[in-house]
Amino acid sequence: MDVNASSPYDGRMTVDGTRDLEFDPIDQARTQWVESGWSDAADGMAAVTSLMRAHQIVLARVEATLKPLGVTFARYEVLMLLWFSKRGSLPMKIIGSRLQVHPTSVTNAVDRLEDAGLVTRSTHPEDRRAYLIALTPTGRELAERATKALNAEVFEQPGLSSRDLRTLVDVLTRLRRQAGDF
Amino acid sequence: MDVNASSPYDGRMTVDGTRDLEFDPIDQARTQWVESGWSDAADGMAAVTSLMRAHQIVLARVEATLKPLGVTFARYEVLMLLWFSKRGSLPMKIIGSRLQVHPTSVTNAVDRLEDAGLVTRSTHPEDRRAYLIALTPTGRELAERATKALNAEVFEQPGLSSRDLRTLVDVLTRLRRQAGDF
DNA sequence: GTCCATTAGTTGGAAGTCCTACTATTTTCA
DNA sequence: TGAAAATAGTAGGACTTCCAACTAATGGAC
Repeated sequence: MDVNASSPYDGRMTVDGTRDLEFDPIDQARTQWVESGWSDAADGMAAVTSLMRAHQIVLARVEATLKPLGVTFARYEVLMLLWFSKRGSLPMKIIGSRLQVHPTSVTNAVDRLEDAGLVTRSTHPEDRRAYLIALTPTGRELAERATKALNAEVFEQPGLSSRDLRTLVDVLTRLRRQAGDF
Repeated sequence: MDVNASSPYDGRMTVDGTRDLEFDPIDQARTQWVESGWSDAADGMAAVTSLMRAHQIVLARVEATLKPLGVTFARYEVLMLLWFSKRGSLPMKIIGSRLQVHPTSVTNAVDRLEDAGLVTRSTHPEDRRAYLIALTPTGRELAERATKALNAEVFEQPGLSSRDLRTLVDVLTRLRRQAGDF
């Protein structure tokens, strides 16, 4: 992530002689958009760019938390979907539609989870094209440990007030609904 | 993206006989978090998951808009950074620190932009370890066309009200600042 | 002045995403 | 019922990100 990147070409001098960004780069970009005559697009640009950067920050925190457990966020999401499923197993297709990812991404994640002994593939009893993916005991235990870690290190310390947290979820829910997400 | 994923295993019947998600999967997950005794983490989980999904949606729109022009968003960001720079050129290091990405990501993007004839690498006159990256006329023209396209197709139609847009930027700015972004 | 630590950038590898194209089933309907 | 269309999943490729390890050049300390 290179958060501490610095250089003499931009930014201000800090107390210890290092340099740091003085202004918010996204706000600077927004200003440049307005100055270029693109005022109508400035807020949208700022929102999209903020979203990209916030995603990067949060994902990095999540991945750092999961790394010691040997899973990635993509695979963790699959584990939790299975964890919460009634029968304890789901077809690949359902996993993909719930997580809203491409079928090949599901294949990829399940391959790795299977290699790690966390899930099993078995043929669907009613559709021989499909597989049922199920948690192994190891997978179930890892899902639990990973959730404890994420809850403690990220979800309970998200870097936002409770109020901001709810506002964020509300706004993004509208964005997702508008995009046809549910 | 498989937005229209559907299946008999979940969701409701819609008018035309297809099926669709009836409930917001993120809200469902939030409920499951609370029911599992993880109330303190539920809002954080919902926020993080919403952010991931919103990012995916928005990035897909941006990439779809840029695709006809032959650039990706990662490369577009580099072009715009150069576009707005005073001298018209920047060292790799600065590009990385402004975009907050790993040096190897900059190398990757600049390699491809250079191959496409959109930027040039020249050695830094005062530091022979460094390169100065500059827009070519073609690169400048493409940056302009790409911005026009993004403004019209994404930034001016972000799928949120002006009010929500500003709220989103405000909340994400606090998140970014809290993470030490600027 | 010379040596060593730091810095700029690249290479190679792992992992995620998506897309296109493909196989193997299932379903539709004429 | 039998051919065509739709569906589930996989293979290979392009692209992004990051990390670890590396080269080359700069600059500070003695």
